[in-house]
Amino acid sequence: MKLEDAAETLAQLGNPTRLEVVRYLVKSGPSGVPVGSIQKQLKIPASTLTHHLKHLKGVGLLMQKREKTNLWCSINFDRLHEVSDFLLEECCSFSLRESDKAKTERDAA
Amino acid sequence: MKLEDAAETLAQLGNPTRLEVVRYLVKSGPSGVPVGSIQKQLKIPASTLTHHLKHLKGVGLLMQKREKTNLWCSINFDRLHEVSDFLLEECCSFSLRESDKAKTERDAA
DNA sequence: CTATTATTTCGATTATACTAGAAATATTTA
DNA sequence: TAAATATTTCTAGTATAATCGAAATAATAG
Repeated sequence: MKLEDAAETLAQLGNPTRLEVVRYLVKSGPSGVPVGSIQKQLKIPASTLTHHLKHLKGVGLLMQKREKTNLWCSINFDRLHEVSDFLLEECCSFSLRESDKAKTERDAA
Repeated sequence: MKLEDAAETLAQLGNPTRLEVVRYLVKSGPSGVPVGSIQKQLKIPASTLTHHLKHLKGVGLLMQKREKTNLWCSINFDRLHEVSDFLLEECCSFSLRESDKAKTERDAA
């Protein structure tokens, strides 16, 4: 995952309203929930919700599928994993390379 | 970790410049690097860097420690884990509870 | 004390995001 | 076709963030 994409995705997760939606979607599982259910449950004005869903969709965190009048929303678990991997991968890969510290310092100086 | 705190931390990670700094700090390990090294290495204007470091410190991702004229910066690995845990915990806890889907739907309706 | 190096504060510009009401558009059901 | 429900678009106000040059402030070394 490219840094720019990771940053953009993290930025979208970094809004309280959106993160609440994401958490709700995660709990709702792969089958998802209709937009209206999110709206009622989390008490978010419809237009505001649409706005945020568009953002989440934009970074690939949200998948949507129409069925009758309802638009079902579900989280893209793979995407969620990609982002957290971006943070942790670097993190854990380091822990094994304490020895490279000196070099890193030298390069930066 | 509270949702608001997670959101705030994710938001800080969601800036390309800041994420680049974080990645650099992660690679630099627990001993950290001086502000000036980050600045030279990533070619970020000093004032811009200070600005971003303040943000990272504000959400507890950055630890700083003075030594002579240099201010050494290091990442707070625990904090980084807390955030990614916030995302994944919910994620994985769900996967085991496919059976609750129906209930979730009922509640929302 | 002066010079040097490191970091921060100030100030200003520019851009972008959050929010939500009202109206518009779909889609289904009667 | 009309009524009902679901979702989106439009529009606009408000706030907050990113950026960086120039000047100011440490902190040390000579």
